[in-house]
Amino acid sequence: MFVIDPRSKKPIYEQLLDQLRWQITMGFLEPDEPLPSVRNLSMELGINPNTIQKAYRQMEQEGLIYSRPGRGSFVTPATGEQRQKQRESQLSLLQGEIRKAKEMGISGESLEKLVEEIYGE
Amino acid sequence: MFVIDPRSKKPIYEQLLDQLRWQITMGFLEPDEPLPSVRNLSMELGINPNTIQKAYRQMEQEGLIYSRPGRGSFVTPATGEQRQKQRESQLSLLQGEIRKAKEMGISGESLEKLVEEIYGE
DNA sequence: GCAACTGTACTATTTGAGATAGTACAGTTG
DNA sequence: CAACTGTACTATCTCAAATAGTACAGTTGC
Repeated sequence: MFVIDPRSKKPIYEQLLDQLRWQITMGFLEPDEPLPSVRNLSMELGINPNTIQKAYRQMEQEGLIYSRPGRGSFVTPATGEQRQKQRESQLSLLQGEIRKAKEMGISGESLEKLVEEIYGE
Repeated sequence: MFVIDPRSKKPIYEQLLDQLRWQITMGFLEPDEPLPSVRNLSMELGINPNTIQKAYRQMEQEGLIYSRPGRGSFVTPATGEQRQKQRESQLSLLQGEIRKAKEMGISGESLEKLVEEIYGE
């Protein structure tokens, strides 16, 4: 379910956050679906429970999951508003990268071709 | 010339690397132009000289600058090959981000419109 | 020649984030 | 009631990043 690289310079809890955010916002996890318990996941990944809890805590602060003591942690049902915000932030990220490409002398045509290739797959 | 955020999670020497790489590959710095001396820059930024030297050493390993003991450090004249590699890596970065956008339900049309807007500026 | 620069190479130390280890407590479930 | 759950602590370890200080050799301009 998760892939952790202990040798990465990126902290383990951030690797978890990235993958959790991605899977939830992409809809790979169903709304109200239970996540692995802190202790289970820590065993499975060979990671300290505190590290898992740190990731879960932040996910809850971001509103992507909700936790119930004694029951578990679950995926927050995504609202249309949340998905729209995700799209907007991705568009603004792309805007910056396209500007970079332009400054580097990459033609607009090659970018449009790239878009067509990917959307044609 | 450089902007450093000491509170960033990104190490200072990496912040320096990012900005140096950008300014050199974008041609904002002339070929063979002298960079600030290790000691000068460390005073200006309020940063330890060793941290500056660490960044400079890596830049030299990457071939973006060359250093001459007693004289200083200078911008390596960019070869066409280097610029081409930069373009390719930017294109492959964009490819990944466009794929993400596609998965998030962003239409190809809105991406092409974004490209046109930026290239029309 | 010499003072004042330059890069470079060390060692030692401090700092702070990240991760680990262990314990404890309260809520839930079958 | 046993076995789960999340949560909250404190203490400790680890390691990269950064700092501090010193030293040496090459270059430059006076």
